[in-house]
Amino acid sequence: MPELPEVETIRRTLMKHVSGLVISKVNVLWPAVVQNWQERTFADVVTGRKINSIERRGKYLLFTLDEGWSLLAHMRMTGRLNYYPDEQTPERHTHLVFSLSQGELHFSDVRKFGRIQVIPTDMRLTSSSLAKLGPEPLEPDFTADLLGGRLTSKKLSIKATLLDQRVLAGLGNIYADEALFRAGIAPERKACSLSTEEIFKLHGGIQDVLNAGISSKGTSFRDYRDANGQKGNFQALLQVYGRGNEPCLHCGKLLEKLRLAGRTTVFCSHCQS
DNA sequence: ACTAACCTGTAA
DNA sequence: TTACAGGTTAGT
Repeated sequence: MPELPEVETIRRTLMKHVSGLVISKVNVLWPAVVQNWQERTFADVVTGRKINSIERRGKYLLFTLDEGWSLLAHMRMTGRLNYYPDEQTPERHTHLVFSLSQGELHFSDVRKFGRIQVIPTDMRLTSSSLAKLGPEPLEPDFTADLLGGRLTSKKLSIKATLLDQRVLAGLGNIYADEALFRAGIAPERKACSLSTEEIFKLHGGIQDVLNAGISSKGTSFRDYRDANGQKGNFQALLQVYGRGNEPCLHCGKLLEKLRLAGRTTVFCSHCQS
């Protein structure tokens, strides 16, 4: 579920609660949710560790613990991290409970795609999925030039290319469609066919839509909630995602729906070319 | 470059 | 009953 704005919102809401707290107990309710570090079991390593900080890289959350350990969390489609100030009976789809020096942190996930792994902090950028991630679209060094350089060799559609986390980290199906609409670019265009002008508009569209998503605390189209269980608000501002066969809010023409890179893609054939 | 796989829930 | 869902990966 969560893309960059949702993961960033979870990070911000979570950090207020758990930064500086100690993990006093780990209860793994569904073992496949955790990934151990070599011979050391997840609970073994994590019990007794202090949470120093939480960062985000693409759609991953990185918890820096003390003693040189880190947690790497990915929500995939329906994962949630929920903080409770008091002891709480795990709900139906909760797979992992951290008891903290104050309150509890629950990881739940209806579809069971999400994972949390423990890894030495100095290994996380080299021996994890983070190693292959493309640039952060909201960092100052993400320029239109940088984006253009990463698209020129790609013969795939621009939609599929934007979803490739090795090209750019953090976009998913919602924000890719919304960014392409803002840039006026048709999703089935080959990535390498974009003009300098179009890359410039796409760069702006990506940054604008991600910043707007964060400002609205994410998109709760269906399952997404922040660490306090609150919905986001960006679903009210979506221009194309989830609006197939509805009129374009800009020109009134019916929005078209097609399947690209295995994902439903919505766009306006009048406003986007 | 697609498709199936991983899962469960919900809506058509 | 079938199709589809904010993701990623490992297979053709």
